[in-house]
Amino acid sequence: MEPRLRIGELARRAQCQAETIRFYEREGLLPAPERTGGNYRLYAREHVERLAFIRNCRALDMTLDEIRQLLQFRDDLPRNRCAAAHALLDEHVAHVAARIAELQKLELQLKALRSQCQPTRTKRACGILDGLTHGDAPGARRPAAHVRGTHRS
Amino acid sequence: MEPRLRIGELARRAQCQAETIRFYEREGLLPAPERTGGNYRLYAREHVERLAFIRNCRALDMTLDEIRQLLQFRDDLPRNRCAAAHALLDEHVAHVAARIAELQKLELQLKALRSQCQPTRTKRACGILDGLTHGDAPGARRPAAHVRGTHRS
DNA sequence: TGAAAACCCTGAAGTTACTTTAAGGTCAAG
DNA sequence: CTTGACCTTAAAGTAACTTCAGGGTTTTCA
Repeated sequence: MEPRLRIGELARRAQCQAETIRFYEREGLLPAPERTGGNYRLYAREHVERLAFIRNCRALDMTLDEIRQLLQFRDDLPRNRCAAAHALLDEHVAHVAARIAELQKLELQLKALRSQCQPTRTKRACGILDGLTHGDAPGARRPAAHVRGTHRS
Repeated sequence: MEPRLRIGELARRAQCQAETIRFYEREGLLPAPERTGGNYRLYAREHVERLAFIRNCRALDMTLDEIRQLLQFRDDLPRNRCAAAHALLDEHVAHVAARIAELQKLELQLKALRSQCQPTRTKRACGILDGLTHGDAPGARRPAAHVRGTHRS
C-alpha cells in the first residue's frame, strides 16, 4: 500500500515534466530516490510531498533559492522555523507588490506612448517611433533587484 | 562639432554598461562603429540615438526581439511602419496587463498563506510550511507565455 | 620620462529555471 | 521479436545581460 512511482507518473501528479524533476534532483532540492534493476527512479510518498511543496512554492513565484531555504526550515527542528518562514514569505510578498507597482507604472507609460500616434496623423512621422527615440519614455527604470520583467519564454 | 564618443562615455549617457553596448552590437541591434588606431570603438550621433531608442524600449520592458522589429519599422520606408509599431505596442501592453493580473492574484494567495500562521499558534506546526506542502496554494498557475515572473538578478 | 591609473579590447563562462536535443537502454504488448 | 511507451545520461539552448580572465592603450602627474 505504498506504491512507488516512476518519474513519468510523478510528473503527471505534480503537473510538471520529468526533466524538471531530474533538474530538481541535480539542484539538491529533491533527494535522489532508489532505482529499479533497470535503473529507473522510484519515488515514495515523501518525494511526492516534497515535490508538491516545491511546485506550490514555484506557483507562488518563489525562486529556487527561496524554496531551498523554506525546505531547510521544514527539515530543521520546529524551533524557530515558523518565524523564519514568516519572514521569508513577507519578503516575497514585498517583491511581488513592488513588481506590480512597477508594471502598473509601465502600463501607463505604454498607453501614453500609444496615444502619441493615432492612425490618422501627419504623413511622415510616427509618434510612437519618435517617442521612443527621444526620451519620452522616462529613462532609468532600474528594475528592482530580485524582480523579473514582463516576458517569459 | 560632432564629437565621437568612446564606449565608456556612451554608456554613461545611456545609463548602461559598456558590456551591454558590445552585447547589442553582437546581437545586431547596434551597428558596429568605426575604430580608432588603438582599436577603440568610436560612436557618432546616430549610434547615440539608436541606443537611446533601445534603452527606452527596454525601460518599457520590451524584449530584444520586439525592439529588433521596431527598429526595422523605423529603418523601413514610412509606408506602413506606423501601423506596425501600433500593433506591436498594443500587443506589448496586453502582455503587461496580463502579467499585472497574474501578480495580483499571486499577491492574494501569498497573503492568504501568510495569514495561516500567526506567531502565536500551536507549538508543533507552522501553518505556512504545512500550507505549502498540501495544495493550499492553488496548483497550475501556468505562467502566460512571454511573461516573466517576479524575480530578477 | 616613466609608471600608475583609467580606459579599452576579446572570448568565454555564469546567471535562472528550466526545456530541448541527441543517443541510447528497458519493458510490456501484439 | 519487434514496435512503442517509457526511462537513462550529458550537453546545449533560452533571455538579457554580467562577470571573468588576460591583455592592450591612453592619460595623468610626479
